[in-house]
Amino acid sequence: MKIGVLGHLLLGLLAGGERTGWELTRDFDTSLANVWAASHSQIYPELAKLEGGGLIRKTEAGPRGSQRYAITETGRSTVTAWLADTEPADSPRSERLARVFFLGMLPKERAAAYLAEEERRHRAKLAGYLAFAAECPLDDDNGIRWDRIALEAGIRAETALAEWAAWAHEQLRR
Amino acid sequence: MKIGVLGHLLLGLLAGGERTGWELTRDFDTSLANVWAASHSQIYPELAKLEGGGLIRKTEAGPRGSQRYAITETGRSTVTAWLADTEPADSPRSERLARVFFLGMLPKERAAAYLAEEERRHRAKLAGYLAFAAECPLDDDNGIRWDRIALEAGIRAETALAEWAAWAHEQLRR
DNA sequence: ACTGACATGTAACTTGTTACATGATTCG
DNA sequence: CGAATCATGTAACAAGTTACATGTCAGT
Repeated sequence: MKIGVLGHLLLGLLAGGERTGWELTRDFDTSLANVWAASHSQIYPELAKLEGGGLIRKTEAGPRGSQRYAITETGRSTVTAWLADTEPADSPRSERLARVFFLGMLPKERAAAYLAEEERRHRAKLAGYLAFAAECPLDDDNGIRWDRIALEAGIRAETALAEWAAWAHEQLRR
Repeated sequence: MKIGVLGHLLLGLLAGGERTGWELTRDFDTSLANVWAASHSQIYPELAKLEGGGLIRKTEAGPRGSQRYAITETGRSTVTAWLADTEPADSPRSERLARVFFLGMLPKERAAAYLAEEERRHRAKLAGYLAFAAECPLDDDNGIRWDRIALEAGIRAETALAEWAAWAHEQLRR
């Protein structure tokens, strides 16, 4: 059975405790939202696949047809092996930055507006991150809060990109 | 005819002058490599599609069966409309950052190694960017070098992320 | 009764990756 | 004449998106 990134991320989440498909969907919509997108229509079939492979198993059924999954030992070793022994791939896909290459095709004011909007977006994202960071300690009883560590990457990247957009806008004026 | 990001980027490149499929493939492998990946097996069929839609047309055939394409007026207005009037989408996909969420599953030395490798990678990328930036002016006869502007975003982001990785590694030690 | 959140799934389609397949030209 | 680079394509598959489809439960 071949598992992709999504499958491994689901295993990682389930390693932190039992969850329903719905809850996993919410996880991808909140904490993981800024690093990996996934919709329920991708998640449910993937869970079925993982279960078929014995990497997770169903536990008790909940209220409205909800189904809880727990990670198995095989699943746990699969995800740790993935983390420890495989290289992460990166295929860069930033439509926003790609568009910048062709901003010369627009009149200057339009290009400037694009950059202004970029700055606004980065600052808005940053504000959101900072608000969350303010009430999220770097570690708790279980040790390091790795989600907080990842969040910090977002904070620093958005800061840098907001400043980049302002700089780029400035270049255009001269 | 529906055109996706790839199609618009091809139009954008062709707006800068005639090119063969091979050359476009190289463009995606060099300048655009860090913002949008595309392989020749995706590019050639897409070119055929764009030609079918009248957005580009074939010009003279070159040496070894190579085929040059030029953008048409329709193509040009399509790409400017895309730039000016449509919102860029971003579906974040950073496997590297996603993995950070689950680093708690590894022994500390392993997690530290992951972060050290992250820092190394960001610094290596940064070094490459800086080398290129050193010989690429911010503008030339045609005005602003937008590829240079985009490159600056890469420089700033990689700098921030290299420092983030060092910081994260530091957190682990305490 | 209705609304909103909870909850799970499938189908059709688009996009992207990997592997296969072929041939021309240049340089040493 | 062999290797590297140039050059174009197809096929099979994997991953991701959008729309469709259905049903439960809690609160008002």
